[in-house]
Formats: sequence, structure tokens, C-alpha cells
Amino acid sequence: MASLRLDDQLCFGLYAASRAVTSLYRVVLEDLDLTYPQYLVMLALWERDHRLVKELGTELNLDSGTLSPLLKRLQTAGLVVRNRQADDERSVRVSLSDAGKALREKAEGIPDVIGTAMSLDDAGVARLRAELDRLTESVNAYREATAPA
Amino acid sequence: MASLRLDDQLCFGLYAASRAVTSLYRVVLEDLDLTYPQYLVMLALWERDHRLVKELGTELNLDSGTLSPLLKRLQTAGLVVRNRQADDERSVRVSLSDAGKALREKAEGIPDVIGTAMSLDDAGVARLRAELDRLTESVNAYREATAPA
DNA sequence: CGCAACTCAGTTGTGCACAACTGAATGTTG
DNA sequence: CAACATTCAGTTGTGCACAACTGAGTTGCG
Repeated sequence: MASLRLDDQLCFGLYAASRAVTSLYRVVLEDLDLTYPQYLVMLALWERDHRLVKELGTELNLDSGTLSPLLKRLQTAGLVVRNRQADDERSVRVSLSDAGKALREKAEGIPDVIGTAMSLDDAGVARLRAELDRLTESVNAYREATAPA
Repeated sequence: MASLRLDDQLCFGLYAASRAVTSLYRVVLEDLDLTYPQYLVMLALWERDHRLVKELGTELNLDSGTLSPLLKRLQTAGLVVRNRQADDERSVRVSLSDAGKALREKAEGIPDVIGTAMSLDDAGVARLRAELDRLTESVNAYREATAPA
């Protein structure tokens, strides 16, 4: 039965887990002078360079209100460069600088540290990840169905 | 194998799920004029009234930097009252106002809505919740072991 | 007792998230 | 082609999170 008891709520568990993990990243990322959301952007760029702000927003589910200042900070830190597209002046393409590419090496060890801290084997990670993805999917579907255009 | 690929990372799944759920709460809580963290504080108080700021912080894992302004907003909204303790002037006790108590009724239906949106049965909720608690525990233990006083 | 160590709530400053908006560029339609 | 709609990045304002700090209050110890 769904109740108003804090302990029962999956949501609080999710909220607590997310904050705990972010807090762990804070320590690990101190070395790279990155916040966790900045790290996510770098991950996306390491995977595929030269992305539009729009594309990053779609992949990370973040809007320009979050990304614009974040990217500005990454640029100030010398990790990325931003260029207006010539063929569509509305768009801005984000590219890694040499320093941004080089930072990848310093990041190589991070997933293992996080994995160790979580004390989950690969199967456990995959299973939990799948459940969370399903949850996100389901919640977003509900939200879109409830609050239509 | 741990990699730097965004898709592999449990952490991103966690981050995405947490934001999706918070976003759903935003819609549901609009009626009550509460944010999700404010709702968590109200849940804690509905469960047990007259709590010290310290106690709320321990239960929700939030420090005074987050709670103080949040509680001030709840007080401004007329939902809680804050009183310095007579026997220990450092402490502040937070109590529900009549309006705060009354709001509980409007909140009764929320868990079911959230449950529906998650499309998980009770067993699924309990299992995921247990996994997340274990994860939080494990990550926090690692963090405390790594960064000692 | 006296004072150093600690506890507690609160403030300040930074960086997300996100809604609402702006303004420029591009598409669309009659 | 002109009026309108849409798309995109960026800005503004609000509210968390959290680190670092402040200052008042309490405790502990010599």
C-alpha cells in the first residue's frame, strides 16, 4: 500500500542514492576540476566531438538554461570551444580543445573507482541500470500522457 | 568492463531517473505549492511533529545550508512554525501549523499517483528501493573510508 | 571556575535544474 | 514575397545542494 511514510517511498531512495553518488563524484572529480554535470558533458564529447548544444541537450536531457552557463564555464576552463554554425546561425557547435581531449586520460580510471565504491558486479550494474531506465521511461511516458501540449 | 561510455554508466541512469521522478513530483505538487524537498520535510513532520532542525537534517541527509532557507520558506507559506528551544538556545524546533497539518489530506493521494506513474507493483518498488538503499550505503561507506577526518 | 572544544542554526558564494522569456535566424503558408 | 510560426542559444529568476564560514550557546576538562 502506498502511504505517506518517508521510508516507504522509492522516490526518497532514488533521491538519496543520486545525491550519494554525486557526492562521491565530487571527490573523484576534484582532480579534474569538473563538476558531475560538466563531467557528463565531457563524456558525451569524448564519445563524439563537435556536437551542437541541442544534441548535448537531447542526450543529457538538459535545456539551454542549464547547458549555456555550464558550457561557458567549460570554455573559460579551456576545455571546449564554441562556434556558431555558418549554415545555421542559430546553432552553436561545441568542440573539445587540446586540453579537453587530454583530460580524457585523467578520467580513464574514474569508472573503476565508482564501480568499486558501488560494490556491484557488472551484472548487478547492468540489472539496476536496466530497472532505472525502465523507471525513467515509464515516469516520462506518464508525464507526457498527463500533461499534453 | 567499466568504460567512459555514457550509456554504460549506472550513475547517469540514476541521475536521469532521479530527475525524471522529481519532474513528475513538480507537476503533482503544484496543487500543494510545494517543491519536492519541501514535500520531504512535510512528510517527515506529518510522521512526527515538533522536530529539531538537526533531526530533520539527519533523516533527510540535508545540512543547515539547505534546510534553513527551505524552512524559512515553509514558515512564510504558513505551514510550519519555528521556535528556539528554551533549554538549549542553539536548537530550533519545527512544528506544523494548522494549515501544515491540514495539507496532509491534500497529499494523501500522491503516493498512488506516483506509484501508477512508475508502473511498478509493490514487490518491484520494495526490491528497487532495497537495491538503492544498499547502493547508497555502499557508496557512503566508501566515501567515509576514503576521506577520513 | 575558566577557557578551549564542540554544537547548532544560519549566512554566503558557487553551480546546477528548470520555467519563462528574449532575440535572432530559419521555415512555412497563403 | 510577406506575415506568421518555429527553432535555437542565451538570459533571468527561483530553489535546491553543498562547502566554508559565522556567531551564539553549551560542554568538558584541567
